[in-house]
Amino acid sequence: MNAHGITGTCYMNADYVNPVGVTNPSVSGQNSLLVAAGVASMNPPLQSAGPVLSPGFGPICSGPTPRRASTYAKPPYSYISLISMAIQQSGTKMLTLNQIYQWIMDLFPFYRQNQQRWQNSVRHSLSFNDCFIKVTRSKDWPGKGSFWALHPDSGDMFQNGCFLRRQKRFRSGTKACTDAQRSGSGFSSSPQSNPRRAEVVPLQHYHQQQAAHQNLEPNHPHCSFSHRFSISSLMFEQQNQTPYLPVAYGGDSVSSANRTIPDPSHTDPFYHPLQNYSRTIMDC
DNA sequence: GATTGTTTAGGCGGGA
DNA sequence: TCCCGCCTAAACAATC
Repeated sequence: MNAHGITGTCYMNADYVNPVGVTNPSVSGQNSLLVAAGVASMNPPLQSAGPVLSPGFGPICSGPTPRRASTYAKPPYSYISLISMAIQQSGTKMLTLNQIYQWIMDLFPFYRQNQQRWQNSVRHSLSFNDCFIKVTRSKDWPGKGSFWALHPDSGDMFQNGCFLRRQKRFRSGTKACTDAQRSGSGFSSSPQSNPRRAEVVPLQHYHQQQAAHQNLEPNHPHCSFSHRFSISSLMFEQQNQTPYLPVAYGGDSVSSANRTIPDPSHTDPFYHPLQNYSRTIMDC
């Protein structure tokens, strides 16, 4: 088995994204798309991008109408991509680990199986990659685990918003370290000097950084992805594939449809009750 | 005890 | 061929 879900660049995967034959028009403007898709982009992910729509990742080699699928092919996105998408989709631009899990499982049925395996990989990706920063909880928001956010300078990781293989791995200036250095004999495992540990930012500092960054870069790639493998394209395709959803989940459809979204007020410091709504698969 | 986070190791595929 | 990005597994510590 090929351990890699990624088979190549964005262009090599061109056939993968449309298993139900949805033609993806060129899109621009993530927010408008999300609104068009009935998704309030400013809402936290567990309310907004919840168990919405299957991107339609059915078996790659199925026939011309692979609508009834009992198993799902692995999406062409790397874990880094998925995490990035989840964080970007959230109104707060930061999620807990569990919220990231939920977002991925809600959007990609493939990841409702073998959870231990891929969740370990997700955790590894978060810790390992400089593009993710850990935002510590404030005393006002006790709970398990920190929030995870995207490094403010990581926006160009995915060229033009393409969420497949990155052009170049993001490395923050303070944590320059290569795989070779890690695997080589020169790597120090000392916790204090270890450059691999995720950057930790207090919640308040993170908010300040976010505000400053948005002011400086109104056209930041985070907000202007337009590639067909971008999150906006993904959401657009979900919208177009809605008619196929009731049968797309196979044996998992019942549990998915009846699943309610966990109360985010326990974990989301930005939670607002008016934003909360539970959606089911059938609602879409 | 479960979850979260960190670290190490090994392997595969793509691109230069 | 080598480097790089990525995936997976596993062990361990810290925290809730």
